[in-house]
Amino acid sequence: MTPSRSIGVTLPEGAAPIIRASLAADSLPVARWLLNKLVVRGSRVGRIVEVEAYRGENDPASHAYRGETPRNATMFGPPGLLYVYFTYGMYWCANVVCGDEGNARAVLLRALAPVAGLAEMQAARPTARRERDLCNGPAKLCQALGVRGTLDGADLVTGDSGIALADDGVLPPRRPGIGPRVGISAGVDLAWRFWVPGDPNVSTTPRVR
DNA sequence: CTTTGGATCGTCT
DNA sequence: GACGATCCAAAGG
Repeated sequence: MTPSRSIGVTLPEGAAPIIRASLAADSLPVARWLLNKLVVRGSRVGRIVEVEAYRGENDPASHAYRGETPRNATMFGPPGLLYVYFTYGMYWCANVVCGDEGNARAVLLRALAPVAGLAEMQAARPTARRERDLCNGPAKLCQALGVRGTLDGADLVTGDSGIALADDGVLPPRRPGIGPRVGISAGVDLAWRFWVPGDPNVSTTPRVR
């Protein structure tokens, strides 16, 4: 066995770091590729089961549509960064920046399947009654993992800020669920939301059959 | 199960 | 001054 190179978080048994080149592609293929990858945050681990692609300045639903601002600056950075934004006056949401630097492509993490650190997740989300309520929404998973604005710009490849992506060999679904993105008012005709079919942690809002 | 409305504040018009 | 890449509790079926 070749030991994996060490990164800034302790990876679960059998999981390896990801390489940055995996994220240096458009947000549509990267979104599908991210399904079933792991998010590692201290002892808390979740498997990505639902995502949405955003396509920078070409995408009317993207925060980057009207160009770079202090808020969205991380989206314009290199692939592998975490873009964290504050919304509705009280919630944080997290994206994986992908594509080439300056393109502002990103993939919104919409739901995780809890894998480890469930007690910590529950403590961070007292209102969750069932296990599938811990991470079945973009702001819920940030609460469960303790992701806040201080992690905006964190490098998910090196894990230097205490959060990283990892791959334990579970492949993305051959045929993901595909449907329109949630909670947007422009670009609603585009089917840029992807999920792991049948996973109980997929967010329940607008489901396409 | 579904629908509805309130909470709450940074960002950009 | 309006509007969110949301969540939750409450009320109705």
